[in-house]
Amino acid sequence: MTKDFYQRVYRVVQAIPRSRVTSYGAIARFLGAGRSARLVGTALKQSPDLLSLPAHRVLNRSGQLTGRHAFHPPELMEELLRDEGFTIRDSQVEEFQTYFWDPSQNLIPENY
DNA sequence: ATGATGACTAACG
DNA sequence: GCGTTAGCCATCA
Repeated sequence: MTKDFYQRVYRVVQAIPRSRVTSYGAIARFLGAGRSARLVGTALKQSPDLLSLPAHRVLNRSGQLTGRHAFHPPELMEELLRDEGFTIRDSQVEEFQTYFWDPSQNLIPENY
C-alpha cells in the first residue's frame, strides 16, 4: 500500500490551490517524513514533467524561490507566481504566511 | 562502494 | 532575525 514517495509528493503538489503556496517541510511532514524536506525538493527536481505540476507554489520555509534554477528560464518560476497575483521581491514571496497552505490542514492523509 | 551534493529545516547562541 | 551546526537521505560522480 505504501506508494512511492515521489508520486505521493506529486499528488500533494497537484492539490495546492491557485494563488496559495506551501513549503517543502510542510509537504514532508504531511507525508510522515518530517525530517526529509530535502527529499521533497529532490522529488520535484526529478519530476519527468515539471510544468504539469504547480511546482512553482512550493517554496522554502521563508517563502524564498529556492527552486527557481530548475525552471527554464529560471525567471519562469517568478513569472508563474506573479501571474497568480503574488508580489516577489529578492526572490521571495511577500506575505508568505498569509498565503501559506498547509497540506496537513487541508488534505486527508488516507488519500495520499 | 564511497564520499560529496542539495528545490531543506530545526535548534542554539 | 542572523550565523552556525547538525540531521537528513536519494542521487550523483
